[in-house]
Amino acid sequence: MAKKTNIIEDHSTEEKIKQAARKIFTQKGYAAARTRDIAEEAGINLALLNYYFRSKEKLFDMVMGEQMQQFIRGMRGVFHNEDKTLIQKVTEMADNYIELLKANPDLPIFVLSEIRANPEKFAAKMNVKSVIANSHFMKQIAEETKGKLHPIHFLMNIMGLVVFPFIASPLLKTIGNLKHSEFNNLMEERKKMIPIWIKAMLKAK
Amino acid sequence: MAKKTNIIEDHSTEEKIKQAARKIFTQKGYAAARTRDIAEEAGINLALLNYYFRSKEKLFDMVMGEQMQQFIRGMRGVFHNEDKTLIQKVTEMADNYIELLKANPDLPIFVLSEIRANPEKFAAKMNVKSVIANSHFMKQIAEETKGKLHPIHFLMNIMGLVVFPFIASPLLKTIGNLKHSEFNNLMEERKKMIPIWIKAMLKAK
DNA sequence: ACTTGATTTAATCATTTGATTAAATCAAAT
DNA sequence: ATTTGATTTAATCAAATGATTAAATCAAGT
Repeated sequence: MAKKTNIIEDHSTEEKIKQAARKIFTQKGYAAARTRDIAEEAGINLALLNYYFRSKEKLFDMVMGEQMQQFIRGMRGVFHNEDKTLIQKVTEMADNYIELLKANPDLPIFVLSEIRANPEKFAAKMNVKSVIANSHFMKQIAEETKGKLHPIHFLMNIMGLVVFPFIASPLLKTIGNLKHSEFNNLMEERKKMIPIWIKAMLKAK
Repeated sequence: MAKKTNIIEDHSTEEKIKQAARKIFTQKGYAAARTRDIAEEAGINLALLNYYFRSKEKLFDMVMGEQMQQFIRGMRGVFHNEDKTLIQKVTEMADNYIELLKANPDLPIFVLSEIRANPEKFAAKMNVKSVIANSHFMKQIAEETKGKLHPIHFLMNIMGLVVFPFIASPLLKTIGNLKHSEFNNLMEERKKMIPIWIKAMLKAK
């Protein structure tokens, strides 16, 4: 049995397959994705795909795991920092995530779809909870709202303002007659506006 | 060839199949949904399913079409009304949609996933654009923001605040340690808060 | 009782699709 | 030149799955 040899400088085939898999999986979702399409997208053949990753599911788990990590990575720093103000953190989150999502617009709907389709599988990997719940960030929110509202409302609000436009972008582009570049310009504007909006919402009553 | 006979009082088999299809399709998405599962869920057999709807795709189109209609139905009234204030309309939208989504929590991610997976198919059915773009509602928003921001920002904001929590609910429930009933209570709170928040955002600068 | 249409049962097809295998080829290192 | 591992080619499997069919059964209306 042959095995891959490049362990360090693996910028060739293995990574190429993972990139292709990421693209096809995020575009179509797990069930609709075809390993043949992934192989073609990667510029290799089906046999080699199964030679590197033993199965579709293994390949998916690999890609999915990395995507989730990417999703969480940006958070951890922000959520547990104890020096910055709430609004500073909101600004940082908006900046980071909008930048990430401009590059990977299908990421959220992919992640959220697969979680919905397979909740048990992700219940395990859900260190998300430990990252966010009881974070300094959540305490700051609780402080601002002082009992009036559940802090999770503002987590919903922030994420909703940042993420939702990307999830609904096909619809929004149609409604607003927006070219892709125009849509991205709007997202650029939102980097500035979201902290302002959140601030206003926190004060409102 | 046999054909169905109940045309008016069709509250039995055909509707039962559609309900089952709606459930399975929205839960798993088109690709992952199995016609066998739909038949089982409907309490009938595979042959009968194909006897009523000629194919999986036809069944899907039927269900999907109705779902889209449901999505748009609520809008049309609100968006073209010329008597109510902007905030009154936001209140009405939040009420209507949160109520709808409490009953069908998987609806948004299903609709948006399928649009993403198959944009061409829905480009045709997109009378959505005509319903929303150039509506009185959008003009009211444009008036409020007077050139400062693209009105679509506020459409994103309203929809994001209303819809996103349902899309991300598995995640949010985990993070917030929320039971389903507690989650729904929060959504109830949002009916009141979203108009207040939107008002605050419109004033903010 | 008879007819008619709805529904089931059971078997079967054809296609798609994930997976595997063996042999051939290619490229690079030794 | 030889060896070694990566990759291709081509063929094939087995399972899942959408679809179809024929015959039997059931229920309701006449």
